[in-house]
Amino acid sequence: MAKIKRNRNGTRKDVIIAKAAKLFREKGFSATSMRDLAEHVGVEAASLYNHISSKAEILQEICFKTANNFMSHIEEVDATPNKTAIEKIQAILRFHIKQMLDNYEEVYVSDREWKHLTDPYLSNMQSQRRAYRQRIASVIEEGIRKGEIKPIDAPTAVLIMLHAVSGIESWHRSKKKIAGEVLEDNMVQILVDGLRKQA
Amino acid sequence: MAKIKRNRNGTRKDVIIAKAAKLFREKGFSATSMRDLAEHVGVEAASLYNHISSKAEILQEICFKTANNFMSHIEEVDATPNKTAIEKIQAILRFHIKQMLDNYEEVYVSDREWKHLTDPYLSNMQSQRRAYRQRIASVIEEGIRKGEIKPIDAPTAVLIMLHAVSGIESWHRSKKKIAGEVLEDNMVQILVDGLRKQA
DNA sequence: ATAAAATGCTAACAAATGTTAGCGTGAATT
DNA sequence: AATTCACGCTAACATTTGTTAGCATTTTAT
Repeated sequence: MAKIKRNRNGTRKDVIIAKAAKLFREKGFSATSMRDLAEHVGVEAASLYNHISSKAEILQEICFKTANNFMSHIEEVDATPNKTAIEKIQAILRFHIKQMLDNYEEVYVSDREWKHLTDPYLSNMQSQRRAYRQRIASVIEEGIRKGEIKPIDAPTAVLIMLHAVSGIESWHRSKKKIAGEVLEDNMVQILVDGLRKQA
Repeated sequence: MAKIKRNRNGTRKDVIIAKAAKLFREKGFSATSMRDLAEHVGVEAASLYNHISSKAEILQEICFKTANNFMSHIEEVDATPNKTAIEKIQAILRFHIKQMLDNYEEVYVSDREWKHLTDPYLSNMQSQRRAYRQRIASVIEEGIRKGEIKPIDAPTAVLIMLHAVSGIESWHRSKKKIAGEVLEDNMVQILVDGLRKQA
């Protein structure tokens, strides 16, 4: 009988999805049951279906919302004039880090659990991810041509960047957290200029 | 009736664990059923229990074997005399990359699925992972003190390194694979010296 | 050759899974 | 005040889950 309390500006569906994102992150999509989710929402499992149509739909919403978010941003960055390749890379990195700090649960889930999507969503997500990586690779290749970036294998650089950023997961769990901006600066610096001290 | 074919030098249990690692990687631990595993092994689900005692045990074996492997290596590196901090970091990185290339399934599973361990194994794994990261952080801090490494936040550097390496997963899936050694060189170079071309 | 051990099978189990049906109640709309 | 709609509940469903029991057969050791 106790209704789902929705936050101001949000539907009850949003509440469910937010709680689901948290559980999917903690236990994974497959290991999270609808009864589990219901309990955290404060309702019986069957009641969830007044707001969502299936467990799969929840994952879809999380994944595609996040993916669109990143895709929009990179298009914006790429379209901005007068930016060096390094600046573009920095902007992309900082956006990733900020997203990881602000929308931790959803970004994390979307990155780790998208494999549990089912077709046609699965194929769709796969090509979106491929396209996204390809765009970053292009920026890097542009930088290499212009002599700003050293001639390394661009796809390798992309996967290092993206996975490095996803490491913020560990930061989230860590007790002695350093501040978000410090973290951001450190990550960008290490990726752009490396660990070694230059003489 | 068809028996599990074991490879030379390996028990049937090893075969099961190898197949399990592959499935756990592809679908995740929770989404892989024992019947699923049995089918890939070529046997009925119940027959698996002549070789293993539970699904959980399979995950335990994969995770702890891998963890011990990494722990042994870092102890060895750390004990080697006449090595600069940068050289130690490079050795650790190269070992990670090599492990990821040679024992892909198990390393990947152990990194992504250890959360599904149950206590006491879960706690045990958590502290092993913490200890491992701490050791790397110490190497970095040593390097900072000696002026080889720029003064960045060591835990941040560790998480970047480790997650960057786990990005080889994408490389594995990629069609146009570059050679293993080239990948290794690229990764080490990017992490140690960064993306930016030095003037 | 015979006993013991290893390994496979079928059948079955209890529990957990996602989901639907149908009903009741309070809030919103007419 | 009457009606509709939103949203919660309980009960139930068909599958799927990990696992065990019991038996048959093959392999190994005596």
